[in-house]
Amino acid sequence: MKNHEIAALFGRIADVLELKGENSFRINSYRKAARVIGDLTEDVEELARAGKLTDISGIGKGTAEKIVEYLNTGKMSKYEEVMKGVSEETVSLMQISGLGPKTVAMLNKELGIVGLNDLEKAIQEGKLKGLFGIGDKKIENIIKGIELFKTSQQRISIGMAYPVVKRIIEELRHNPQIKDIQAAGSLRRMKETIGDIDILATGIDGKNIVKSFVNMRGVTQVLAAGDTKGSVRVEEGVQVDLRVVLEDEFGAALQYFTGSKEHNIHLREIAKKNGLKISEYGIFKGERKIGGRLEEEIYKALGMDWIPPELRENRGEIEAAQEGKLPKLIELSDIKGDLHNHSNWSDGTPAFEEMAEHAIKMGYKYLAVSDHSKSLHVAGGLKDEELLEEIEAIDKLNKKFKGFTLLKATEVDIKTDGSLDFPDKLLEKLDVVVASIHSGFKQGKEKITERMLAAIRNPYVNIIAHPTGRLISKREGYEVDLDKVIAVCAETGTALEINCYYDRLDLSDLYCKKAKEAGVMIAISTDAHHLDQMWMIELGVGIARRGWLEAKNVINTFSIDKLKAFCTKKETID
DNA sequence: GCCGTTTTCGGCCCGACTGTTTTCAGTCG
Repeated sequence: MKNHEIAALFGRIADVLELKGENSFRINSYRKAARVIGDLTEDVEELARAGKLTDISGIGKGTAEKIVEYLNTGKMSKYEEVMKGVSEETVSLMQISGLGPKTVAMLNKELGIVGLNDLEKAIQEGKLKGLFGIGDKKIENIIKGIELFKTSQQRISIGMAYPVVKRIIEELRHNPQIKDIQAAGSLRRMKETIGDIDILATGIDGKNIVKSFVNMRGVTQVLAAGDTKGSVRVEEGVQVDLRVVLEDEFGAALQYFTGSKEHNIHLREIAKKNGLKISEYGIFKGERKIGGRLEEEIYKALGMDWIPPELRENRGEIEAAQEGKLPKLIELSDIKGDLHNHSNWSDGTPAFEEMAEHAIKMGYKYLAVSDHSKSLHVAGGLKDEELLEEIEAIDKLNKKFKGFTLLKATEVDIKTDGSLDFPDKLLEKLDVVVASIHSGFKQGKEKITERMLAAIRNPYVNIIAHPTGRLISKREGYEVDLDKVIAVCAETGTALEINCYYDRLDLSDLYCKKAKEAGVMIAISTDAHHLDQMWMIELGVGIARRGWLEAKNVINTFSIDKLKAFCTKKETID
């Protein structure tokens, strides 16, 4: 798929046009085009072939033509045209905090500054001072910005940020001044990566609240501490901002700071059409405030249902809310068990008893023991006879439990030729069969897809684990045709996994939605190797919610009987 | 450059902060 290439080109065009001081609405059009193309799960090439590009909101005639040109020739003349006389390096200077398009363009024109080296040299030589609009403070800010730019970390995984927020909120709740406190931003939307953490609080004495925030444990650097806003860096390396707002404005502020930006812009457009105005202080009709204490008031005033944060990406949720057609999203409390876990029989650490104990504590009705299979030597994969022993041991242990079941399972390797690492006569003895790819990542897309489809067609395979094999910001997944995978899963009654491990979160939100629409069931599974990884089910539920999933789309919300029926049904199909 | 329950032109989200000004542009979220 060339979707991401094309999205990147449009983003780049937007950057350069900004530098050149083009009409800001045109720039926004390119940004929007970049976003919607990047978000597509359909192959842009297929849409182009079908002449359906302009059906996408935000893609008009001009953009469609540019896409077609790129697909046909490998080039986009608009991109080449705007890049004339501009260096990529100059464009990237705009990423430095405090430097916007106007300043970068001015520095380029006045001092011939092209890249970071030029900029640093010019600062050292004192050449910036005296330029229009630049004083000592501004230079100081640019220097700080450069420092930040050089050391700036990439976005961190939600799995890292989530416990940080829990800890902070837990600690601040002890401050009696605080009446309400909640995470906002991309973390509240459960995005898979987080830039910085936004927390919102309401209470009587803002200054005091900010003070307790900047003095809490784990803070390594205080970046700002005022009456209504505090900003710190914590030991995990992430920046955390706290804002204290009036109780009366908490809902409006929460709505505003939760975003996404695109969602908020769309809401404001609707507000404007209806003679209303939204800001972080409330929703207004003329001068009169008609809501703001609760988030619900904002959405209600706009004539729509309250939208769960995970859906707020401007991907159709606003229209659905207007029509009263939002899905009833799955909740953590719907989860009745976890279908992918490793014990100390392969590369996990816990014993069966410990796993069961922990699962019962979490309120689960069942837990699958799904150790690796023999080909995965590095993970201590089980040999055929060892799996038989494991089955026996679990059967024996299960007699002890009431209202809880350890499920006999495996995470069986899909080998490089597409065959499975255990024979069918063994798989047949299991309650749940999870299959996954751990080898031959470099095979081509066709080969990998065929391998996976072969596994999906096996009558005993119930779940395909981590379907793309990606590790967030570490490794691209193997290339696999997910559209075909989804289609064959739908045909055969095979589920796809949302792997909750924070590095994976695989399937991703957009493909969850696509799978749901195709009628494919999802399993939300932690792939836990230690007991203290089982909490990550919360991350998986977040991804599922972002993927518009309801409890009925997820097999581990089923009762044990229904789950077993789901797993055995496939064997009887063909 | 896109878009239309004011539809083929004329709009396109909102507010705060900062540093530089002498009434505001640039940047950010």
